[in-house]
Amino acid sequence: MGWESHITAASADIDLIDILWRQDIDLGAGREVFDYSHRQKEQDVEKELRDGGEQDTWAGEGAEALARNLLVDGETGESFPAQFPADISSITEAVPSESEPPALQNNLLSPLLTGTESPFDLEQQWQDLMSIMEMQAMEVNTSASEILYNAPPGDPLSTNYSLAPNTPINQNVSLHQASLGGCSQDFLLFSPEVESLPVASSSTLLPLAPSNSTSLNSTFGSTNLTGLFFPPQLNGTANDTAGPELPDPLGGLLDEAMLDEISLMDLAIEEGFNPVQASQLEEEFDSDSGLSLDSSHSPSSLSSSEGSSSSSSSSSSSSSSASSSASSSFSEEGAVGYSSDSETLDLEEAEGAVGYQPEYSKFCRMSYQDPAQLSCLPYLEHVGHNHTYNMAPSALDSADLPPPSSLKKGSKEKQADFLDKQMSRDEHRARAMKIPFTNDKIINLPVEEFNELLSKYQLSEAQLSLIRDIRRRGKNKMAAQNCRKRKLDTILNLERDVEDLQRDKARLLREKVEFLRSLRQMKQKVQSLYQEVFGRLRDENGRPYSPSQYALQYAGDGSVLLIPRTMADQQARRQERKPKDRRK
DNA sequence: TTAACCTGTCATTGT
DNA sequence: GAACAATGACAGGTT
Repeated sequence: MGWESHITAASADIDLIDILWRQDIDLGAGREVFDYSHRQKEQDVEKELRDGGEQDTWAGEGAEALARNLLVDGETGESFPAQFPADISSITEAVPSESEPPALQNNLLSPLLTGTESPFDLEQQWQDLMSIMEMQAMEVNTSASEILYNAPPGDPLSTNYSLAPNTPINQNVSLHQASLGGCSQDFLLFSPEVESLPVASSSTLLPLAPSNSTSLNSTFGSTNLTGLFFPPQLNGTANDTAGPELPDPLGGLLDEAMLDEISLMDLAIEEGFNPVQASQLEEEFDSDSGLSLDSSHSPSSLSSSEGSSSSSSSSSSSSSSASSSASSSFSEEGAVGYSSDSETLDLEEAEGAVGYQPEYSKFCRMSYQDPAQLSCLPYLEHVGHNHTYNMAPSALDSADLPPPSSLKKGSKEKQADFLDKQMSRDEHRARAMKIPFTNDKIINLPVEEFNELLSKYQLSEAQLSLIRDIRRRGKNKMAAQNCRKRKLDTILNLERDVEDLQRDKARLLREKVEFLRSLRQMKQKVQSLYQEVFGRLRDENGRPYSPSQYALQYAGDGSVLLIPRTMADQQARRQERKPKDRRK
């Protein structure tokens, strides 16, 4: 809808006119300033920020509550459930020695020792139960984990399976030495060659091939014996002797409730962000860089509005007949670098000031305009679009002025006063100095054309000086407007980026929870399998092996060895030293 | 009257 | 070096 049509409509409704005038974008400020959607977006952003703050508060509370169960990763700064490591500690307490190093992972077959860092190539490992156990061997240092990740007292899993650090069982009690001989050769068993050794050749080792499980059962008796010698806790219930030895490796893992809690929190954080507003923001800001501006939506069009204002002013001022050459040349230069393209100008000009009514009054301050007055002077429409530096209509060619016949003499004076008020200081100066061309030309003409224009007139030094000042100030004015809009856009874009990052963080946190949950499930499976296998093992007398004295070790060839814990501990220490030496 | 905000302007710097 | 854009700082006007 054109501006004239607005005025026409305005004549029928003074209030509407007032609104329209308030919407007039022909101020120094860019149209973006008045852009309702833009301001709406701003408000949305602010609102969301406030909401975000509330969310943050809420999240903070949640985080605070969570902090009891979360530990902060010193390296990444990420917090993670403390229960998880606590579980690990309980696991390590029960199975290997307290100093069980991660390096043991490949050699010790203690599924209960699964560490948080265990690899996720579980598919392969699940192909072979023992392979899974190998993964479990990646246990964390027990003592450290005990200190750092003490499971909450109320944790059922850890309570059931955790072993007191000083439990004699953990004191390297090596019954195997009495029955299985010295340890000197045991070290050899842990060497890579061990795997190639005939299992049967070592009396200390009981080869346990997966395929032999059935034979084992047949050899060592029924599962009933398991109940006799195997601590019930190995099967899920506590036992005074063996209980601590086979703690639930998963006891420290996030329990379901906690995981769900985290998920819900994350979800709330993420979804607390109003999707509508989010999408709105996304639509509003499609500029990729913080500084880039969407000429059609973003405030960047300030310059365009500026340009539109100037062009519209010139065109409207010359609307009567001669579409001034000035307007054409001005539109060429249009707005200053910040944005402004002719299309935008045209578009905005065509849109008039209507599009963003509600908010325009807020941001469109027509310092020198009296809407009431203007509403009475529809032919002065160009005033509304007149750029601050545009020459006042009185200074324009008579052809640019509306027919005098349409004016009353009484109103003429008012109009003159009003127009005087509409003019900027430079316009007043220009008129006082009788500058023969408009400020629009002075400001917006390219240098060459500008100089050419000056050369056409005989101008005094004072006039030339004023013209240069007008040009400088005019350009700087637009530059300042662009600069301010750019700054505003930058802020808005940064706000959007913050929101995006918050969403990403929530998503990643949710994924992390999912991974931890699946890991816990896998550990539970491994634990049950380990217990099942270990519980079925029987010595020569048909008695079950004590978990505190023996452990299953997975060999690379797929076989499983039953080894004394002391061996495992020693091997663990040796492998623990290796990485340290390498670092040195 | 005052504070907050908007806008124009100047000075400066970088391109 | 001129022209210009960008920007911080300031002042004046408006709400």
